[in-house]
Amino acid sequence: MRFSKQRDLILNIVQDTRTHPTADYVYEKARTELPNVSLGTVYRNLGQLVENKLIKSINIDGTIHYDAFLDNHQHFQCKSCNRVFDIDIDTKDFVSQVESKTNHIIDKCQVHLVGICKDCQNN
Amino acid sequence: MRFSKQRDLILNIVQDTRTHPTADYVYEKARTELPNVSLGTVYRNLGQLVENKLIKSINIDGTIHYDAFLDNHQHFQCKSCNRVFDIDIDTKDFVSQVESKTNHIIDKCQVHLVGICKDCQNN
DNA sequence: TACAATAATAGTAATCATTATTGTTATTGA
DNA sequence: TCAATAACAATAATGATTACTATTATTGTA
Repeated sequence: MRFSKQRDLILNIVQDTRTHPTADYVYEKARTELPNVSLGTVYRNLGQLVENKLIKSINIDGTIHYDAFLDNHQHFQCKSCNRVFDIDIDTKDFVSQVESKTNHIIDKCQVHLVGICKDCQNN
Repeated sequence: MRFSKQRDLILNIVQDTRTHPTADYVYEKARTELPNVSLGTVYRNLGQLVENKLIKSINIDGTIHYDAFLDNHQHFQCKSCNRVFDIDIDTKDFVSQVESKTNHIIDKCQVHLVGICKDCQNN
C-alpha cells in the first residue's frame, strides 16, 4: 500500500467516528476536507483498509458499516432508536462448544443482537 | 393475507429448499411452475411471509436468503465451499449474560460463524 | 349467485449500494 | 531523475431490491 492523503484521511475519519459509519458517511466527511475526493476512492480504500486489517466491516440491515475498534466485540442494535452499541463479551466458550459439536473449524464469530436499549426502555 | 396461488407456490418453494434460497432462486423455481410470475411478486410475498413469521430471512454476504426452518438455530458458512450450515445450538445463556451486563432487552440473537467445514478439511 | 371493496398481480421503471472502467496523476524505489 | 505502477477522479455499469400502475383475483356480504 502506497501512501496517499486520501487514504490517510479516510482512515482517520473511520477512527474518529465511533458510530459505525457507512461508505457514504465517510465520503461526505472526506468531502469537507478534500472536496474532489471520489466515492470510488472511498470504497476502494475502505476495502483495502479492511483487507489490511486496519479497520473492520460489519453488515447492518444489508449495508456495510465500518469500525476502527479492533478489539474482539459484538454488536447490539436497538430497534427503537436504531443505534448500534458495541458489546464487550467473550465468544470463546461459545465457539469451542460449536467446534466440538460440529467438527467445523471456526475462525470468525459475529453476533448480531437486536432489542430495546437501556435508554429507550426508560421512555 | 388473502390466498393466491403465487404466494402458496413461493412458500412451498422455500419450504422445500433447505439451502437458504435467495429471492432470485425462488423466482427461477417459481417460473417453472408459473411462467408469468414476476420478480416483484416474489419479493413482496417473501417479505410478507417473513412478516407473518411463516419463514425467516438471513443476510449472507449482503444478500437476503430465506429459511423455512423456524426452530431457533444459527448459521455457519464455510469459506472454502461457501455452503451455509444450520447450527443447532442454544444462545439463551449467552443472551442473558449480555442482558444482565448491559441492561438492554434482547429479543433476537443472530450468530454468523465463518470457517472451514468438516468436509473441506479433508480435501 | 352477484357484486363491490380491495388485496394481489404482472410488467416495468426507479432506487440504492457497490463495483468496474478509463484516462490521468502521484508515489516510490532504483 | 525517471520509469513502473499504485492510486486517483469521474463516470458508467451492475446487482439487489423497492416503487409504480393499470389490470385481475379473492373474499365477505347482500
